[in-house]
Amino acid sequence: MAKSGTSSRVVARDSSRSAGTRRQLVEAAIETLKADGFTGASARAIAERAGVNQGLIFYHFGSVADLLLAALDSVSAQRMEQYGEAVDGVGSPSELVDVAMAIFREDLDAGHVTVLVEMIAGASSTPGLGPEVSARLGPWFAFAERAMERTVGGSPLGSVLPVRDVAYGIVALYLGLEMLTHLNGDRTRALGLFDDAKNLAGLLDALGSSPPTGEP
Amino acid sequence: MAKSGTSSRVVARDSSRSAGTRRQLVEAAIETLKADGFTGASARAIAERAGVNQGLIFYHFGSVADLLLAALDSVSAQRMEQYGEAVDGVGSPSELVDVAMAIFREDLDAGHVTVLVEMIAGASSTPGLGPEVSARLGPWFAFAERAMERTVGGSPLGSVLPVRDVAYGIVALYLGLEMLTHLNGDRTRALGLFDDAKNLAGLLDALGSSPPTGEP
DNA sequence: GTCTATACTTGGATAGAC
DNA sequence: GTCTATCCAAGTATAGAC
Repeated sequence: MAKSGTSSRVVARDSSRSAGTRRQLVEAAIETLKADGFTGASARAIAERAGVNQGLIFYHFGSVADLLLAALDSVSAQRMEQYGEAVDGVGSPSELVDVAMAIFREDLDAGHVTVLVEMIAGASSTPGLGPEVSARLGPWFAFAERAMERTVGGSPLGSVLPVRDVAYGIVALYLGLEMLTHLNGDRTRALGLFDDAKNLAGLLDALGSSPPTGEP
Repeated sequence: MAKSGTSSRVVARDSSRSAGTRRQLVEAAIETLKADGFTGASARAIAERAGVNQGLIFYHFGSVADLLLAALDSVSAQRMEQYGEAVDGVGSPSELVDVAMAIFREDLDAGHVTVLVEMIAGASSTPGLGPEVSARLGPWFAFAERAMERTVGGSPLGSVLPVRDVAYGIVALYLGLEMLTHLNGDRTRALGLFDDAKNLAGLLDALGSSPPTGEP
């Protein structure tokens, strides 16, 4: 289930023919997961979208599941990069909610998190897939924790809130909102929650800037 | 995609042969969704679990998707009944969190919510399934709202909190936590959040019993 | 090393038996 | 009305061509 180098050397930006085909397949796998979900992401469907012979999936990736994991890796890496950039300029809780809402809107429109959701839900049907998907969620938890630490870590709130637990909950909420939004096609319910969160964050801003309990 | 009565009269507790087969199939569909997910819930897999010929699914339900919807109906009805009973005796926020945690633990262990998650995630791969699943989520949102109204509706908190929005978020969170827990097999992370919620609810209890703002 | 044609398996659905 | 045997499409995977 792990990636196997086809050549003697694993190169990130390879311009060989193999690398081109692989990229096409990964891209097509992502799009197919977004459009038709895990069940619809068959070798035939993905290969057709990539404009490539179906057998190439097994040559380059060994199995459909491994191609889908490569797709998940790709989406995950892209998203983590953008999330990191977005959060870099953030200081206060309400600023964090602002950028989170912008990112969430983009995630919804582009369907990035759908890939995650489909892989998580689909994992139960393919033996051995669960642990692989689970491992790839690590960065998402780590990021959520980092974002919270950055904004409320220094304030008195940080020592009260169980940051790790809350970060876990935030990721779960994010996945759940994505699922529901994708299902009924209505973004407004989910986005409304971000507005509520922003009101709440406004209160936390004040709390963070004027610490009521002095630290020695 | 809607249910079609096989007889002239739709009866809830029918003891005919047809009804027996239907019940077996619905039960098997639920178990298959729990064990193998949406992708694994094929006509053959379900029929084998039910100990029944595969063709019966199409005779009794018309399609696999319609059988899965019947399974979702069954799980949803069961759960709503139990949720309702559990919440009936609840008054304060912290009591609500208590019963919610007990229910959540049971849901995790029995896999009830997995059925929901798999159907939501699987909906994108079967044309026309989305709206059907979406409609079946209505009772879940309604219940979450009702539970919140019951506990914080009378208190000053009720007029401040956007109950409808929060209820939507609670359902999303519930689905997300179920997904993550099912994926990594570790209940403790999710259950920890309930502990945190209980601490928070303790504060709300006091707020609710002593209203600072008087209502005319 | 890369890819295509082909083999075989599983899945959805129905025609027709009882 | 209820169910089974059978059909055809779609799925994964590989043997062998280039």
